Amino acid sequence: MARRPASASATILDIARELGVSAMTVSRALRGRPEVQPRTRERVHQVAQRLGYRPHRWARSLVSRRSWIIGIVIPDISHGYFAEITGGVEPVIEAAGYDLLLCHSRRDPERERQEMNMLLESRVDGLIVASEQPDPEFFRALLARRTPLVLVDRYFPGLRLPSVRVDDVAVGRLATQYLLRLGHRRIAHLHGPALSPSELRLRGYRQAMRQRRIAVPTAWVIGGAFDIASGAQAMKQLLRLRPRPTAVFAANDPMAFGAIQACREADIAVPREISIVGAGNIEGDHHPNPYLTTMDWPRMELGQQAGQLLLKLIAQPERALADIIYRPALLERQSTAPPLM
Amino acid sequence: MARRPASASATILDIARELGVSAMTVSRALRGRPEVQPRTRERVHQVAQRLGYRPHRWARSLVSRRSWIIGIVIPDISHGYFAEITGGVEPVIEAAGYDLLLCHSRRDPERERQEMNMLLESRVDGLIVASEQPDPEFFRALLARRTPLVLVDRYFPGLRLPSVRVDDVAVGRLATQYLLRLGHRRIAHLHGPALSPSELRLRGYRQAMRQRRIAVPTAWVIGGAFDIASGAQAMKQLLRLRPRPTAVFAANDPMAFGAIQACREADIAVPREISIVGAGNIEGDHHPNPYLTTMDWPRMELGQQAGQLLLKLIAQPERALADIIYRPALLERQSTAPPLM
DNA sequence: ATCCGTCCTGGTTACGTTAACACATACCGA
DNA sequence: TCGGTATGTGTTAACGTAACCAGGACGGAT
Repeated sequence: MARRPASASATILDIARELGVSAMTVSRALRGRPEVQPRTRERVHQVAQRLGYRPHRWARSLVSRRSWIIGIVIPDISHGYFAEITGGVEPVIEAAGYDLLLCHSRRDPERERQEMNMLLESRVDGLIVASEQPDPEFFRALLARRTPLVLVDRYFPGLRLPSVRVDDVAVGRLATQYLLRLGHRRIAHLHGPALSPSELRLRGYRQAMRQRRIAVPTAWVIGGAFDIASGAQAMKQLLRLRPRPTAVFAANDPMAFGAIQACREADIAVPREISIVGAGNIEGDHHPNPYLTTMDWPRMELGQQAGQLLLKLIAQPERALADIIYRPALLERQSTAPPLM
Repeated sequence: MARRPASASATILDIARELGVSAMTVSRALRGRPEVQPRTRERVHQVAQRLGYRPHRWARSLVSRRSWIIGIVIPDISHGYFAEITGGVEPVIEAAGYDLLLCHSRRDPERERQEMNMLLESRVDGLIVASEQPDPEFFRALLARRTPLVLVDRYFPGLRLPSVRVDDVAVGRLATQYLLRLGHRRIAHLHGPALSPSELRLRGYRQAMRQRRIAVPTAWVIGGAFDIASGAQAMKQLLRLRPRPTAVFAANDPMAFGAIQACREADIAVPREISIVGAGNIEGDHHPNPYLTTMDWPRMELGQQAGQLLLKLIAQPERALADIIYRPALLERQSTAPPLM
């Protein structure tokens, strides 16, 4: 009789057999369709309950050709910045009936490609990606598949991929202009890996410096990997320069923390001897003492907008969509001050 | 000819038709089975490449009755502690060919149940859960389904669910004994929500106090929600006590941070006037200045062991499995000192 | 010439579900 | 009484893939 092992879960057919109705009736009853007699519906629900029935998501999506899943790929889950973006995406797409499949690339482009392939094989209905690809080639190939896709916090020039992000050039420009306003002239810049945020923030930094006719020696611009360790490492190099920079604009907050750490180890007072500005305003409330002056923009809203944009794209794939670009604001706190003399 | 919309992706049948072979041959070729002629295999791969074929994960798992997915449910992705555990699980299960489906309950038991239902409907092959359920009833009902499941950082007395965790009683006892050794007598405890870690750490605290024959007034034990805000809130209450406690053992690090923050706002010096011990050693490297004395245990290994335990459970569902319980160690840093007089 | 085994390939069916359509019954108004 | 419309239910055929079994071609041994 029992063709199925005991451990396997019940199907609509099990319920149907038990009640002497067809699988279709059970399916309709369980989905709450109106074409079922209330009495039948009631009995179906009772048996389903008793058998511990759970719908088989993939069987469903196979026939309906929709997975009701949105994939999101971010560099790092434990990074507060991306956690906030994800926190914005989630309620939006869940309200529309989707579940989120969350992946992180650990800042490894190769791993990112693997994760994206996994998501595509899972037939996600849409993708939100904060890509770590230095080269957009992978995404260009993806465009042909017409999988709805939104970039968040990233931008590939020349690719028709909608993007939700902050105005990164303004991030760099406003941070640098603020330091200039304080009276600094020897302003260095810790920039990140070869991704649009780094490159555009660097451009903003250069713009601000050029406006004031300040030449930027090569040694003032030094690269990191967007993390604390590389921020500290780069800062150590900057501290060897003579004359020493009096201020540093770090392309993100972790690098700024690393820079402060390096200063502390070298017994250089922040902000008295050197001013430091970060970007991103991360982990505000995980710090007992939030004191880093930084550039701020609404991370959660970034995620919400990315979610909404994706939902529109799923509804109307052919629609031409504009990017959504947020304006950053300066958050003046205790890591900056006018230069010493 | 083209019955399928242009946007839909190619299937093995498309490849088969194109080559004039059967779908089965294509399936075998793509999975690298040996029963296919090298020449045929080569041609299959070429066409697959050209059509941009991607296997349909759910169609596969429908017929093979395995999803090759492990679900993990944690309270909070952006919490460093759980991020590290997840970081331990991931490589272990990926090496075994599984992908991770990561969910977070946002510390809401109801949402946790929804997420778990979603995972069960997705027919995950196994589950790793750091549950927020105050009541194990939901899990008891789950036991009947025989879905392989491992608890991590949690423990339900009386339920036959394997668990990988730290010895929470020892966490509380060692932290308190350390404060006693420093000379403190009025030691308060910030405990967390109604979950096994809170309750066992509280028990350890009481054990240590009882050993020294120190009565614990009700006001010394005060509850929080494992986050910074409630830690600060609770600390404010403790600071009103007369005589004031000279030391506090907080059940986790965020609450300890909150406590320190509250002390700073009340102009009470840590550790000179009050000593604070946390637990969990989180976000060590996100802090520019790691100075919190805390209880430490290997988070990543916790995750690895949970993953390995789950893999064993998947391989041999009936096997009786022992819990894995790690020993905590004290990490003495700068938030503790002997009492003033 | 026949038999056997190996190697490759194909046909059929099933996985759990739902869309599309068909059908049976009851009820309604003319 | 009849045709028409609701209403509830069943039948069939997918969705994309893989297990199972069958069978053809070929080579070598008898």
